[in-house]
Amino acid sequence: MTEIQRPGALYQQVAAAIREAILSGEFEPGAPLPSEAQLIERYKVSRPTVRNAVAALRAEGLIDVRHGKGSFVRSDGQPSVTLDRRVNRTSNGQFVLPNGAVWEEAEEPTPYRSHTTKATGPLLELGEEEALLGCDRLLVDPASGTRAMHRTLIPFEVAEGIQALAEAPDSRPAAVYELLTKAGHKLSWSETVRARMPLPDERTALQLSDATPILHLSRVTHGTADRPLILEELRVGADRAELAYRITADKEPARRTRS
Amino acid sequence: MTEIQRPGALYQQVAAAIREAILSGEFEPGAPLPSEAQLIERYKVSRPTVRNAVAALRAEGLIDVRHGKGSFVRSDGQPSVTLDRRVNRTSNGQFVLPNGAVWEEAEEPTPYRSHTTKATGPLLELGEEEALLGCDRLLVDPASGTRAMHRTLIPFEVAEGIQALAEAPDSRPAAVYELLTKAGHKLSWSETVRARMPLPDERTALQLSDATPILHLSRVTHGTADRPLILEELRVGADRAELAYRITADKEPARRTRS
DNA sequence: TATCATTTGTTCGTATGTATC
DNA sequence: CGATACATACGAACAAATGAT
Repeated sequence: MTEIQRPGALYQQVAAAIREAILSGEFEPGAPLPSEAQLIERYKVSRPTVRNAVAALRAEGLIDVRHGKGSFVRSDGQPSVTLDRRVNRTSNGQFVLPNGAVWEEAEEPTPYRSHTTKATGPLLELGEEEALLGCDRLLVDPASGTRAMHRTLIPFEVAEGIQALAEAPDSRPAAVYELLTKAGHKLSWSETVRARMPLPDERTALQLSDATPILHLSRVTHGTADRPLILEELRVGADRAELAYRITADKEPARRTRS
Repeated sequence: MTEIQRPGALYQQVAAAIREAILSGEFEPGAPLPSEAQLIERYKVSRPTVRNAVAALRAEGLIDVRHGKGSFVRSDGQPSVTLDRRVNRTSNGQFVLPNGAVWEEAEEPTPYRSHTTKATGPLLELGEEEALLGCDRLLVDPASGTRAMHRTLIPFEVAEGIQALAEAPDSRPAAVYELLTKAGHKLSWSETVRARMPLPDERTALQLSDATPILHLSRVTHGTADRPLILEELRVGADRAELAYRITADKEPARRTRS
């Protein structure tokens, strides 16, 4: 048993003690922590203090708490899904990763009309409140059970120019890219990766446990005119997925002067 | 004033009410929320309930709480730093981003001996407890104040083979790559992006506010023998930084058969 | 099926400490 | 220094989920 003498708030001392106990191996990954009552005994503190300490460890992502069962040391397993971000291969139009994994669609996608926001507008090089065609999908990796939210946003102007696109805005990305290519565009992509804490509805949709950030991937496809044609977004729990980029040491491309 | 009648825990109803008030614009970004005492008044609940609700919004990253001052709506500003992950250009050996930004080293780096772990071992295609040379740096972007933790890990075997590397394992990455190239290696990179909640020491080192995940970038450099030569890691708060990858639609590379 | 003990979740009350202005 | 606001800590009670009897 670790003694509690260090400075700082009492609950933080308790949290530090439990943290060290975990890291030292007293509690192994997956194993249950002592119950609140036992922790009260062990550290001679009140229940609110113990709960505060447990909450701190939970926010750190070190433990997992389940109502009615107890607290468990989170096994910091490697992500079960690696999203390999090489050139997207268009096969039969399904959601296919380069490693062969296939995402299933959990629900039927329904296209909708929307507008650009502060976040999506700049990516599409549009102002705010510009008309968009959107389509959301909830994807599931059957192998690992990992869920992901996929979104396609097409500027209204772009969809207008291509009849097949305007008629079926809920096509899968691969099909959309094919349509764009057939329309004479030479495509190039650029992806932006961010991480943030999930909103309540994202938490439930992706079935995320505590202290799990979201990896938010935005892929903008440019066409021949160097204008953004379509924005593809993928949101996935960071505990289950990682992104892999292969940056081969090619010849240095022509360098555009920029600040 | 929003009424509280929906199902769920009381503090969650309060949290939802405040959340909607924020999203509806009643409390603008940067503006202070009502004090705890005022929220108690407003929603007719006890102090613990209010604190619980505030804690929930804090974990969501929606608000920022400062001791003695109050709670403030977090302005969901765009990241101030974009890490542009194109081919790394070696200039004078400083930490330079393609967009021209330069990171300053906040402290003098000190090389150390270490070992592979469950996380770093597989990336370097080594087992666990293999000898490594490490070097940590705390970087600061003077323009935005953004901090980042940089780490270089070189397998002992690799360092042994190149004298200049063994003598100065604390060289900057650009210099290390130069040494490897001079040693006859043709380099290629591969990066893996993950996100997770920070550990306590990472929180303080990066000066992260609440509910801020860390973007964890691992860059493995392979040499001619297709063997990992060096692992470079960058950890940065996800509220300040984002990663940008440019994936040009090249010819499809030769495809290795894999599961 | 029903009941019970265990464990965590929620909510109240109260008091005191500490940071900010 | 005082006023305000958040942080910490204790005590107590009941609710809800879980698993075993």
